[in-house]
Amino acid sequence: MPDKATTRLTQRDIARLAKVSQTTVSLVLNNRSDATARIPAETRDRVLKVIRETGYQADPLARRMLKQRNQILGVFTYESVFPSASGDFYHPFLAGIEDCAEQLGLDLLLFTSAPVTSGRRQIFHENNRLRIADGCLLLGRQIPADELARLIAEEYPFVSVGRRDDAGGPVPYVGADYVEATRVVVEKALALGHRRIAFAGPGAGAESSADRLLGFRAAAGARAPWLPGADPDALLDTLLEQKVTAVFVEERADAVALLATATARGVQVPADLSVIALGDSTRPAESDIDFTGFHVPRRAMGLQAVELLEAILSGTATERQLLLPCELTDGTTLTPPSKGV
Amino acid sequence: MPDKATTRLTQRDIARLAKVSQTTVSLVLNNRSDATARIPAETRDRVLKVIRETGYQADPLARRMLKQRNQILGVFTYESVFPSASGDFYHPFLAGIEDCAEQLGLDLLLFTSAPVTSGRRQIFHENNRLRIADGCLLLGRQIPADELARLIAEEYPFVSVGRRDDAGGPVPYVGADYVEATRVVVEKALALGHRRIAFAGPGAGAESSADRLLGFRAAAGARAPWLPGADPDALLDTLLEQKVTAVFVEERADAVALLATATARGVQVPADLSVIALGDSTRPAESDIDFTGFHVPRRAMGLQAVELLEAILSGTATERQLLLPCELTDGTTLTPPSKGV
DNA sequence: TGGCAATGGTAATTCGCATTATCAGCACTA
DNA sequence: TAGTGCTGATAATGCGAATTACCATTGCCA
Repeated sequence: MPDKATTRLTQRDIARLAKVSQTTVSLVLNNRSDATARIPAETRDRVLKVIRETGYQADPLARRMLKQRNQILGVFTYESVFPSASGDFYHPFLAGIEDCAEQLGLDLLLFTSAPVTSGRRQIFHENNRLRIADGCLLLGRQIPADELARLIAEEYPFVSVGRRDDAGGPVPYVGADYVEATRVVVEKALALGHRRIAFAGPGAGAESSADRLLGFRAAAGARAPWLPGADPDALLDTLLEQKVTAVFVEERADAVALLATATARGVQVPADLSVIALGDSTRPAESDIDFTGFHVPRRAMGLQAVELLEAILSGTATERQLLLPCELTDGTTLTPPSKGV
Repeated sequence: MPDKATTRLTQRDIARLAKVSQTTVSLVLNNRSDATARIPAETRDRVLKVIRETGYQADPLARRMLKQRNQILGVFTYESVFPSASGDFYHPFLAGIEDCAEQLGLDLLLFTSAPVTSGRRQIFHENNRLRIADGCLLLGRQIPADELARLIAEEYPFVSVGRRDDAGGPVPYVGADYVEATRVVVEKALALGHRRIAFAGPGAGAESSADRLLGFRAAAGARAPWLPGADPDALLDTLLEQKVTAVFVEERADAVALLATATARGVQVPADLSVIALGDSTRPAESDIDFTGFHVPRRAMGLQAVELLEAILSGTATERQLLLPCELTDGTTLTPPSKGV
């Protein structure tokens, strides 16, 4: 055996050692036995023997040049993929993505090279590396409409994890049905007798925010109060002032803060005030409170996003916009309103 | 512009649009202005304009076949990258890796396509894709020696996160100095007056296990007891039987379990028994106990592993084996032994 | 013995890009 | 007028593996 450890072994080397042509080596390797290529057992064995002895491995790069697919899916996150804060919101999405990728035999490329401009990454920049991957998954609370529009215009295959508004065309996504989930929990509160209810949270900006407010209004009416402020003290003031008996908090972390403030100020939850959490914490928030409300099917969203992207890439996709139901949680923070209040 | 969205854009397409040759496009892209290729500003601008308009990106695979670098680092984990269990042991490593990759402008390729055989992934398999990346980072408590040996034999650039024994040659790694950290905390206990001390944990198998036992013996002597069993009840029995006053637990999760058992059985920690944790939990273990012992500099290890790999790839690496000091924690679970015991 | 299929293989081409060698045109010089 | 040097581009080649097209030989039958 030649001691040429410096250069990689190629099919040509194998061919020379087995005294056949490179073509034959390729045919043996790919186990081709169609009409076009009949390799007698003797020759095949000779080639296989050399391959075994040398430990030859086909170069995946060269192989991919001839096929159209790379078997690589890109993952673009607007923040760090591995944030330092534990209890990370994105983690379940990624777990689902990895799970599905593993099953489909795909590798994941994290676009960590994207330059950070004013705190966020950017898809499109000077040395855009999107096309390394066959397609791309997008994660983030908000995704700039112009970047989405450009992806669509360039017909780059991608799937957004989370519903997105149109951006020069329909955006392929796998989202959570916040509208419906919120509507259901609001109906539940109304059925329990709550009449003075409020929505606390941005309610705008991100699609997920707007959707929750939409669901809230669908059940509570367009005139029900919407309190966008984030400060828990001020929020509690307003709630008490307006004699609200049940508040629907968009962000679980805010619900945790509100509950802490309420307790500190002698307001009992849920006796005096029911607090409903509309989803999961996107910010770290230590708490083992079992909120009434719902959870976002994050793992399933990640999983199905990969499936959808794969379907798009293989041309078998039919519906490109998927809304998954949220998981309602009974919890302990919603009870009928007390008469006194 | 032709609406051939089906096929990828190539330099030939750009060349046709800019009415130059493919060569010229390549030269412009690589900004070559040597004697061999002088592109006048006018031509260059014309080409660049088409590139900007089309959003063309060079195929990294094709490029990789000729150049040496791809600006992609592989990340190979023997378990899932995004495990479902929270409080994940690997997360800080990955955060460090991402951080450094971002700064160096590198993308990370997660080898999620590696097939899982008997519960673990395998580096080498039929359709090995290692070479897509410029080099690779290896994470895992244990890495099979034969896989390491093969990586070395094939001269594939890689860095292990965590010290590894030689495998047909020295393994490049960024590890934690468990020997020294363990030695120091054992010395500390001895200085406090502990005479009957024990090591609890595997102490073998993974390098990290063996190193801790090594450090323990360096300070405690070769005959100090080593209790490999994992069952906390049986462990506590043995400890009491042997009148041990300080136990050094390899795995923090085991320390948590031991402490719970001790408390349940009326054994006071640290009054009756000091418990020292030699590192962090590799398994989920909820606990806010402030153990005496040390922490593994996981984030720094990830970060430096990327730096080392980058140095290896650029040929500037001098030392290929790095041991980082662990962070000692005072904690509350080590006090001088009570006289009565 | 001509015709023709079956057998066992190989040369040539392709993928997208980078590099090398080469070439055409022009200006200036000896 | 040939010689020299410079400019601005291109044709040709190669990376490693897969594929297509093709060739050479043999055997068999009419």
